[in-house]
Amino acid sequence: MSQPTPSELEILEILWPKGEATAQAVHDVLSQEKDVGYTTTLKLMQIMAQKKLLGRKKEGRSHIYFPLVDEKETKEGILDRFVKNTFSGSKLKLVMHLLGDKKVSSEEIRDIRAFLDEVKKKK
Amino acid sequence: MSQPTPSELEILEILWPKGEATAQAVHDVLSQEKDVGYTTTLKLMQIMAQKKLLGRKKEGRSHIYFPLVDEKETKEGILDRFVKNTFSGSKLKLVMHLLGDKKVSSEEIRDIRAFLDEVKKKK
DNA sequence: TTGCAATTACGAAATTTTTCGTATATAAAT
DNA sequence: ATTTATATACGAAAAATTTCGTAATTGCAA
Repeated sequence: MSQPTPSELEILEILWPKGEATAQAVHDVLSQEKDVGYTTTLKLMQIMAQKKLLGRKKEGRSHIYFPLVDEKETKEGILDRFVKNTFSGSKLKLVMHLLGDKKVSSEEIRDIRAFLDEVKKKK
Repeated sequence: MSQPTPSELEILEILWPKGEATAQAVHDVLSQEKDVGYTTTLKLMQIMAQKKLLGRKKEGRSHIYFPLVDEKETKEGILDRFVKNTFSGSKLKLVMHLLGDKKVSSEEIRDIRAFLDEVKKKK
């Protein structure tokens, strides 16, 4: 399955919570974060539709786009590749760097511990 | 500070454990994983030297290259950006995806829990 | 010192990703 | 029906990354 590029991911991040939206609506959000032209956003979404990352349906004079890929699976895919490339496949190594970082807060550590406790219970 | 590109990271991954090596030695390792020409590897390392990701010293007719960037810091930098882009800055979210993945083993979870216990003690 | 093999340097081609200008189409408003 | 505003389609430029061919250099050996 084809992985989204960084710019494509930005668009997915907008569409996942919305469920669906026009290119215009996506661009409105995107252009708040980033200086980019409308046709750029549109073109990217067209490419994504071609790659089957997005689907679309016609509505009036415009198209409504929606994700064809699942957020969880997509992110896990990206994450897997990232772990493989950057931490030689070791999830532990990733976590060690993640939390060995000076910038980590004790809240973050607490929350992650709590999450791990949950995971353990379920196993 | 300039982040290494994916190909540049591959080279750093070879140089970090070795400490230093010639372009030829790096290429020998790299070409086992990947179909790539010698001059490609060399050029990349030259670019990295220009970017100050690598240093080099002349030895006989060849150059010996060595990393100028620290492995831990570099990976934390890449990781930070990744968390920001892919998990809207939330380390917890990353861990949730990392461990929510079906492919995670109970050993991995155990090890990560153990690591977290260590982190907690030190705080 | 001359020639040989290894190494580097340089430039540019190829690829991938991102960007946007311009032409065309469409629906709604007047 | 004509105009107008909005959207799309298309192509191609720009930028970033990766690739490698070829020429020049260098040290070593004969």
